[in-house]
Order: sequence, then structure tokens, then C-alpha cells
Amino acid sequence: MTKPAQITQSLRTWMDVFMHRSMRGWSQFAKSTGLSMPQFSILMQLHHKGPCGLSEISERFDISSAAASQLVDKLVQSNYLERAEDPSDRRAKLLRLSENGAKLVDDGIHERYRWMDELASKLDAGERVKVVEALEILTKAAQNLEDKK
Amino acid sequence: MTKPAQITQSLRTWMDVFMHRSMRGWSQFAKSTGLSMPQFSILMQLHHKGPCGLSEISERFDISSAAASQLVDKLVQSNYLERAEDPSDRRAKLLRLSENGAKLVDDGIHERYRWMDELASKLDAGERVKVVEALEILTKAAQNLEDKK
DNA sequence: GCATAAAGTTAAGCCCGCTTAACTAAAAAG
DNA sequence: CTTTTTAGTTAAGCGGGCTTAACTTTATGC
Repeated sequence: MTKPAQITQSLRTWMDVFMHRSMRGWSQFAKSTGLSMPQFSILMQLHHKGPCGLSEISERFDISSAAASQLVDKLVQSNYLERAEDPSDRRAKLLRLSENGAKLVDDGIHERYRWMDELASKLDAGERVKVVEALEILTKAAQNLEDKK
Repeated sequence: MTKPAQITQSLRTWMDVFMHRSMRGWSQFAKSTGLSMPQFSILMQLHHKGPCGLSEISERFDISSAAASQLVDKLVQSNYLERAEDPSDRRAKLLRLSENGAKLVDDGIHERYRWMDELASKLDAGERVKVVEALEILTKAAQNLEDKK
């Protein structure tokens, strides 16, 4: 740890470049779908965490259940979500991505990956080895950090 | 290039972890300031690209000049922005961050960096060297990619 | 069984961001 | 000097997201 500032600086610079670029692509895609950001986020969440009830939506996004219900309703009407009864609790609803919704999310994810793939294609073999190794270190450290909380 | 999938996979995994985490912190901070996302984005943009006129705002965010004018007006009234006359063109206004606005942006950036710094602190010396090297490769490649467009 | 709690829905109302349209003022073009 | 273009503001109106409040339906605690 002779130069603690170095790693900090590298991470910050990379973060700036990376955030700037990927946020741009992300919001462009969201805009192109015609969905609002909250709507889009709900689809993404359903994708990552799987089907869930409405109460989970309202908790995770920190909005009232009324707001969640309305957002979900729009997504159901746009045919991105299916809202079924939960057989184990007839009060609850089971929300899941429709075929249409799943496709949209996949497209969005693919869009986010595109730039990364392009970036990878610019690296030579030696660079790739180094990058893979470093990213595995970072990913692992990040997951440890997350788990401890 | 024996395994083209490997680097792609590493980049994607890291991206998922990284995006998830930094988006969370970012939107939490935006919320805590009481500013809307468009308002916050304008401040960030002023910080990164320096003072500019209203027309640049409307172009960069792809909104009408009326919308930009209204957003800016709120930021001026909240004392985050200064709106002065451009001495070289009396039609134009010169928008710049106020002291207050600059502080807010700095806080936001610092908040975004916090997690990265924490991450860095979990690495040992050998890992840091590798990470620094890899991030420099990536950052450089990203900047090349950007310049060519 | 009955009271209470929990899951969702619906409606009224608010603020926000955005657009179009009409306008003012200043610069540029002729 | 007059016309046109450019920079910005203001107002009306729309749709979106959010909240609170009132309500229905189903599960749970006692």
C-alpha cells in the first residue's frame, strides 16, 4: 500500500467514463420504449428477482401500494406484465413478465452490453487476460461487500 | 483469442454488479436532495462541461427550450444556479453553478465514489496493482472508442 | 366466530416535466 | 434600414407519478 491514491484514482476515472457512457445508452433505450423510468425499473426488477406480489414492488421502490398498483396496471394494459391471482393467498397477486415484457427487458440488457462487447473487441489477447483477472477480483470483492451488509 | 466469451462474460458480470450498486446510491442521493432527476442532471452537466447557455441545455437533454427554461428557472430560484447575461450576446444567458450548487454536486460525486473507495480498501497490494493496470487499459480503450465517433 | 390485520384497488388532488403557441429582445443578413 | 434568425420567457394544457383516504376481499389471532 505504497500509493493508496492510485487505485482510488483508477477506479474513479473508470467509473466516470463508464457511468457516463452506460447511463446515456440506458436512458436512450428507456426513452425509445416509450416507458417511463419507474415502469422500466419495475420490469427490470421482475426480471432480476422473479415474479412477486405488489407489496414487494411498493417496498422495493419505496412508494405507496396505491402508486405501485397504478404503475403495474399500466404495464399490464400495455401487455408487458401478467397479473394473476396467487393460489396460496387469494388476496395477493402474482406479477410476472409477459412474453412481450421479457423480450423488452432482454433487448434493454443487450443494449447495455453492446458497448462493453465493443470495448472488449478492441483489446488484444494480453490485455484481455489482465482485464478478466482484475474484473474477477473486483466482482468478488463487491459481492463480499454486499453480503456483509 | 482462444476464449472470446471469457472477457465478454467478465465485463458483463462486473457491469451488472457495478450498475446495480451505483445506480442505487445515485438515485438515493438524488432523492435526498429533493431535486428531480432532470434538475439533478442539469447540475451535473454544468459541472462537467462548465457554464453554458440555455440552448445547450435544451439540445443536450433533447427537450424544448421552453422546458429547459422552466427547469433552469426552478434551479435558479432554489439557489443552485446563477443566470447571468452573456456580455458577448445580450440575447443569451450564461448559466453556471452557484456556490450552493457546486457543493451539492460535489457531495453527489463523493457519494458515488464512496462505494468504490470502500471496495478498494478490501484489496491487497497485489490485487491493487492488477486492478489499476486493467482499469487503465479499459479506460484508454473506452476513450479511444468515444473519440472515433 | 369475530375482530383485526394485510393485499390490492379506486378516486381525488397535487406537483412535475414536457409540448405547443404567442411573445420580447437582440443579433445577422440582405 | 428592414427582414429574418436566434435566444429566451411565459402561459395553457396534457399526462405521469405520487399521496392520502375510503373501500373490498381474504387471511390471521384469539
